[in-house]
Amino acid sequence: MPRIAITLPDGSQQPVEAGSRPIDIAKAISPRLADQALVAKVNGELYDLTRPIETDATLQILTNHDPQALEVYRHSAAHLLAAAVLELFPETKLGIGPPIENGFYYDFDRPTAFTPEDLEQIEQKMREIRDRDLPYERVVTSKEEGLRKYADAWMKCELIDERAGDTFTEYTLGPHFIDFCRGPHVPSTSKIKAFKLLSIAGAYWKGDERNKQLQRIYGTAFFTQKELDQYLQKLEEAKKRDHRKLGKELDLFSIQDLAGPGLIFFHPKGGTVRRQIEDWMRDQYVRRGYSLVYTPHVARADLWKTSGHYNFYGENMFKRMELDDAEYQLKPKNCPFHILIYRDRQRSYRDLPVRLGELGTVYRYERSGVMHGLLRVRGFTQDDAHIFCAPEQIEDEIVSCLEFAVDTLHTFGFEDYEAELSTWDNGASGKYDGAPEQWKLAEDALAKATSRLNLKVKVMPDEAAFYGPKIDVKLVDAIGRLWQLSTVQFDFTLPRRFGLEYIAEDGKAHQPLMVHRALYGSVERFFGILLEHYAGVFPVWLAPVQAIVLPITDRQLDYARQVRDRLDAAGVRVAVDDRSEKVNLKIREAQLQKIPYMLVVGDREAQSGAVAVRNRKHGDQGARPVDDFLADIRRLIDSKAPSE
RNA sequence: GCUGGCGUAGCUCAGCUGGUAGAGCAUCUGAUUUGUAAUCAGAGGGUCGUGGGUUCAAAUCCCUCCGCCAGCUCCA
Repeated sequence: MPRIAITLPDGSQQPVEAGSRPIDIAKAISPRLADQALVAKVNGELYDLTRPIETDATLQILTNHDPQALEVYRHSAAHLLAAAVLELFPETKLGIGPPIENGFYYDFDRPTAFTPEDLEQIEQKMREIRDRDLPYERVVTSKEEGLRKYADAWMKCELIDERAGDTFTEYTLGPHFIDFCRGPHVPSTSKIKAFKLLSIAGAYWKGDERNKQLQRIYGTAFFTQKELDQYLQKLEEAKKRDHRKLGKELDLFSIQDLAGPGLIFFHPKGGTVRRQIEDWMRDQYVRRGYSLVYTPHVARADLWKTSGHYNFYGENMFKRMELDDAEYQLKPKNCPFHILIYRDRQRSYRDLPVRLGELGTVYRYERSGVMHGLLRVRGFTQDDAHIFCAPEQIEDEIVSCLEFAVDTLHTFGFEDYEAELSTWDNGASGKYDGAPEQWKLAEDALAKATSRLNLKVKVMPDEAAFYGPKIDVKLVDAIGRLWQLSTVQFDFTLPRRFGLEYIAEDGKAHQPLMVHRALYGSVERFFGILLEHYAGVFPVWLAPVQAIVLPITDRQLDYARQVRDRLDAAGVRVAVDDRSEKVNLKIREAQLQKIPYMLVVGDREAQSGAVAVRNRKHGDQGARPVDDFLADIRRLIDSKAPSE
């Protein structure tokens, strides 16, 4: 028997017989390791523990400490799901069943829909099969034989036809189940300790809506029950923070059936929060050298034809309206309007850069199934600005855009974020607009700007918009979710379409570079993200009501109103709960409304000119002179402190 | 738009296999004047999302439309 050399992660080498299996080597190292082993990595490639190694190789045994092992583990759980479904509903056809970010799914084709009760039954069956301790076994099959074998499984045939070489691998699970699959898998079903099926959904075959719709079962699996429980708890937490729920509980906004879906009504309290968000942004625009403009909500179809939206974005626009003189359309974007302002007079290089900013409300037609609270709507307000500049100015402009974006994140309490730089394909496909020099200039400027700011950035090749490269900033919220937020995009197309120019030092007309940037993206969406990030507990500067005065009895009503007036005069958003109710009730309701400060006033406070301060997070803070409290809360408001 | 689920009082929800509506909270009225998360009592309030159908009889069964939810597809 020839011998091969296995190099372990610690660098040590071990000679073994060719054809040895990772599991044998693991056993030789330590029985404990063999017991914990889930999958192997041979020369960097994931291997089943039972797959023979034929040549010299590096070997790593992966256990439940490895994220890659978790993927394999979940993939195996998906097979377990498929096996359970086939035992219960043999007529079902299998699609694909990969691991995903937080679990796995499997797609099925079946004439009748799965019900929630089926889901429970399936999960029960999975446990049963798991307890049979069936091995996942890798089988190499020829394509020809495979097509014959899977003749009555149309999706598998399609996959084998498309993906398989002369041979392909499949995995068995017990005597009856076999699935076309690249693998690898954990050695046996008993390794799968903790899993749960979560939901049923429709999903198109191969993700294409022209294809047949299948039934997808989502589930998740973790190495331990504890981790699974933690994950389920996190889902619960996310549910509690749902901005739609909080929006109702805190009376911030609503969506009205009578008005239509995807159209947001900000109530007084939500309006107050939104005003803080918008005022901050407008103030920043001015400080950072942007000019604030206002533009209409509709324009003639001719404008949209010039901009190209009429043809290329028409699907997403509200239908045209006929007026006496022409067709008009609601704006889905602000860019053409800002361009018209730029173009309204001749520009000199001395005028550049021109930065036109607006909180512009746009309307987009979204298909009926896609609306989602504040996060996906049909009418929304962009903090939109367009920068027109000369090539030599571009890098500085990008740097300040990105600085602006990062400052915005910090202001609203987001500490973690990532940036993505989307670039073109160097012209390979011809699907991108603009000259190669333009692309190079723009991509270089974006890349340099990020390195000047030490911004960690992931390059996404061939992900650019067709009209130019872009940088997107994504934030990580309080419970670790990633949200797309700011975007800084080049646009080579619109300046050309509208014939934009400026007169340069050489006396000739040149085309300016145009950058489109939005930092909140959409004020509505940002509001929703913020609401979930803070779980409704807004920092004092954003809270709709910052303090509420709670008189203990009606005797202190006059004093309570004096306190209210004092704070109100100092610009604090303050209210009095003047109902003849017990202070316990008033406190409870103020707590539920997440009001930062409750100022309890009884006879003692009225006599000494004090308030008994109760903080929503830290409870009773004791009595203090009104002016002391005022100074403190003012400081928190002015500093936009993230938390009190 | 597609698949599945759902739509009962302002809110959260109950109402089994058809016999024509109920709770808690909220609201209003009265009493209570209370020291850090729910005082007590009484009252009012629903064309059971919409329109149609089956039936002696529909919140309950069937169909249409509207909306919501979970996904898919598409996106700020």
